[in-house]
Amino acid sequence: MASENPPPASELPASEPERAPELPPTLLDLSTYLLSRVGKTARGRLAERLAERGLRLWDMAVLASLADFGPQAQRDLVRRLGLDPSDLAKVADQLAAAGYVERARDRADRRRVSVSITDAGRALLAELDAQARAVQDEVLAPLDAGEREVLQSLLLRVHRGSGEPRRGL
Amino acid sequence: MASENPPPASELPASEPERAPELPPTLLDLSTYLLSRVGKTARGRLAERLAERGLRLWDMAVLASLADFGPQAQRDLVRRLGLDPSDLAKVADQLAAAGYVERARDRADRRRVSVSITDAGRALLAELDAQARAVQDEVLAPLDAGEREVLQSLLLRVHRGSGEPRRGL
DNA sequence: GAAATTAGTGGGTTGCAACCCACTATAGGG
DNA sequence: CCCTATAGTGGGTTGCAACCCACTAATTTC
Repeated sequence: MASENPPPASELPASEPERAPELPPTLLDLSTYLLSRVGKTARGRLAERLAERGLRLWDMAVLASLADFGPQAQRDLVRRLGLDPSDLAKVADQLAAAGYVERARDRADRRRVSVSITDAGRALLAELDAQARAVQDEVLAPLDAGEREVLQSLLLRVHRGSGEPRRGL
Repeated sequence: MASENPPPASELPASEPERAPELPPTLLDLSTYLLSRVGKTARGRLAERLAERGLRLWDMAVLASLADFGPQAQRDLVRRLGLDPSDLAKVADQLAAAGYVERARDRADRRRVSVSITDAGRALLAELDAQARAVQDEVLAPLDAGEREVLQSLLLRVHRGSGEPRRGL
């Protein structure tokens, strides 16, 4: 826990106007902390860009799910993405209103609403994906291509290993 | 972006009761996404444990800063940790009330309130640090020691490279 | 020693994510 | 048919993080 340096005196020369202050090593030593902090940065920057188009992360997640797995009932999206059914209804509403997805009653089970992505939706997703990669380039700037791959594969393994699905995001 | 499989039919055999649903590859391919998701998990689990003691992440951050850099004025903590002065006042209040830090007017500049960590505070921080490492062990379970070091150093470089201090956390 | 600056505090607001409940419509089992 | 379960929706609440403003007290500048 950094047993080195608690120098009781806080009286620096005071001639320094405003250095870039450093974070406590005790925190920086924790991957937990770095993960959380860097993750939040990444998330925040992506959310920022999406917000410019009036979109949220969930919108992208839903589009991605539809693009990757084809048309699905809302309940499937709910289970896959782990968000509240009620919230998904709202997201789907927006996306449908904007023409990015289509909703239709499932003829086999008319309780279900089958959601499918439109061409406009696919086009949008492609753009969002590009934005996400742009953010990635910003955030991972200090790493070269090889290191990024290592990071990606480590993160992927960590992700798959995380037991509880953990609601949200 | 996973140009493979949008099979128009959503009619699976229906004999499957409830498989573990997979996340869209389009998302999983993004380090941005993994970083954000894994980071959130880590943060959430640590916050959970701290909450059991009525503490927040900021409390730990403040204690860490005091332990690592010695007594500081609140303004220094504010700059270092990047949180709102007003919010720090509240955090410091709690910590002082619980006896983990002490506040005293700086004799040189009596506007300043110099905050220092107490022995109880150090003991607490040690416990919190242990908790954080326990969470880390959970989260990084899929990785061996060597891989964890690699991850740590990659994250550290990413962190140091992130330009704007980015308020929060 | 009056004016401008800085540290800290108290008391708010705002935005968002997560969550929850009541309700409708449909389905399926007996 | 009646009863229970499931899919979706609308309309909320709650908790938290971030942020902001007004105010006091002490300090520095001129």
